[in-house]
Amino acid sequence: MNPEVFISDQVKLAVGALYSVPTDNLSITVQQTKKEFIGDFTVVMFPLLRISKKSPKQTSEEVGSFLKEHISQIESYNVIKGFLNIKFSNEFWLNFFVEISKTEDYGQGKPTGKTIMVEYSSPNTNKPLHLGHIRNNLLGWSVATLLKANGHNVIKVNLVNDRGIHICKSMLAWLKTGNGETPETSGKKGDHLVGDYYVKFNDLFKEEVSVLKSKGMSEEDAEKNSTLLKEARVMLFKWEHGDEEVRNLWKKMNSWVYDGFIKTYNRLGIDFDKTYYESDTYLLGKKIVNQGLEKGVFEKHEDNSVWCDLTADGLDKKLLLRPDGTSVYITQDIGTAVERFEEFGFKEHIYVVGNEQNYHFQVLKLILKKLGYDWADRICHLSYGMVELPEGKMKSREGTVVDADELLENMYQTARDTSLELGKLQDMDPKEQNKLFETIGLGALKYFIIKVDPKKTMMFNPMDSIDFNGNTGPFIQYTYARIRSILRKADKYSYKNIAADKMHEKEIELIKTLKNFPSIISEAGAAHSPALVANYIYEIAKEFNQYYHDVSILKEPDENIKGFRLVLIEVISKVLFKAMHILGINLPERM
RNA sequence: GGUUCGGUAGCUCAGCUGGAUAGAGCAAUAGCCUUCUAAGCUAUGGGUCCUGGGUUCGAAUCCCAGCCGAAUCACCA
Repeated sequence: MNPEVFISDQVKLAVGALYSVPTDNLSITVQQTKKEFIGDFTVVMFPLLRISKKSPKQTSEEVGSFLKEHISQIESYNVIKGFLNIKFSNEFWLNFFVEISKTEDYGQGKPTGKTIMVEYSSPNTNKPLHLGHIRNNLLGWSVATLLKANGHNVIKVNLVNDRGIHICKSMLAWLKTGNGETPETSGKKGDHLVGDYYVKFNDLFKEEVSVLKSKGMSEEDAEKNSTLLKEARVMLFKWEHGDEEVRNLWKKMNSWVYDGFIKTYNRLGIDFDKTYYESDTYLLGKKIVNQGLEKGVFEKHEDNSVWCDLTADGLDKKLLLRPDGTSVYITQDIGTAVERFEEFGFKEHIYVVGNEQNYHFQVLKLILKKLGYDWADRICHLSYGMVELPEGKMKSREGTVVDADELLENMYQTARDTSLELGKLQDMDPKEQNKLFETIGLGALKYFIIKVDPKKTMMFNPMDSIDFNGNTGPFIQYTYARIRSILRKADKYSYKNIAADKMHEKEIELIKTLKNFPSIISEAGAAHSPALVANYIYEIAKEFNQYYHDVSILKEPDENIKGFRLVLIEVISKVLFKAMHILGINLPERM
């Protein structure tokens, strides 16, 4: 049983017995004792003074001595101001550790039977992925893994935005200036090739606009009269009407992009259970909107457009169908949500989408609720902040966008340079070395991004992110490699009945920290926050490094104690492994 | 203007279901490699927790007001 809960229950008993009052509604605060004080757990006594009608010190003394008398595992207690510090015996912690070490897959939650859908990534097929997508992908993948660790059934889905005017722009520029270029002939990764034509379109467009402006047109008129933009619109129209030529070109160029995306996803180590394409789903939702119209939830304007009035909820009016009856973004989101719920009956649907869409999801939930879907509350927008660079925001127009593939390659290179400089890998074969550099580079990037609270705008300084010291992914990887190295050298190990008072102080500290792992997993899961796991695992790694520095393991002469220490660090390595798996970070056997 | 979210050390970030003297890392300074991996360890310095009120035994944490910053308020997705 969780010691905090145990103590809380026992304090209630004590209060009931000492002061003859009912204790059902009493809530007792039990926390881990701060390092500066003696003890393992601290009971905050202030709220109990009203009951005892005695001084903080006296009340604490009375409760403390009652607990010590009734619970054999309590070794001692002390009182400082209104805080009752309780110290358990070493035996208690040793027994606790024995239980942990026997637990299969320590930290894994029991199956809950709940199905949770996580949608993330959701790229556009007109340009390659950038740093913002990386935050999205890492967050989405690790939230999904975290929820699995909590025992839920998780379905990871991707919704690819593969149609629309922006896609037509790339296609048009390719037709006009591409000369039939392909990924093979150009040697470019498919998504980059298509992205280059998207940029090309904007260049051509700007050129045309400035020519028109030089003929005396205003900027606005010039943009309106651009033949390029008109051509793109015509292309979109043709696409929607199934024009074979346009559709074929669209399929061809999108397939190049998918080839590119797959490579980036693979390198990032993320995947999906199901991929949706907007070209399949963009018509969904119309029927539902029309039903809502009949029910009187929505209103039709004179021009035939359909709206939802949210002014009573402090928001604006929202368009759902254009005058020509075509749908907009939110219409298809309504449709997909309903379809997905009917198919999977999810307990929760998490959308990992940037905070620029906070309003959109607020509206989406409200509308679904108005339509009478009570599961609208199970929709969760996991909103994350922008990634900023030292020179400010990423702006594609100013070319300050950090490309995902380029960044991954840089991380690899830096890991490589740093590792070779340290020169510990002479006897490792080059193939293994490359794998290791990739592991370290990716680990640094992933940890750097995931350890930050998602909702915060984060700063990505390339100089800092490649730092491998301190609170970083490589530090944890290094810690793991050290433990594995010791375990390899130890060959076989086990222990029996070590005397509890032979345990080192730091060992008890480590056991206390290990104790928290399951509750961290469940807290992090409830909060959808892998960052909690990241910060926890850093604590463990740091504590191990201090322990490693102070206590000899392999050189310990007493075979039992040596065995105990080896089992302890083996448990630590398993916890490191499990936690880092949730973050999507691989651990090397040596580095 | 409306809505949502942030503001904690020089920098990047923890801590926020109210609890003891607010923590890490980086950067700075001083030490530690004939030792199980020095990508490590130890020590030192560094704070108006944006401001002002309120609630309470107790506020970085909760409430109100204000200041600063971000996102958004499309017949784009």
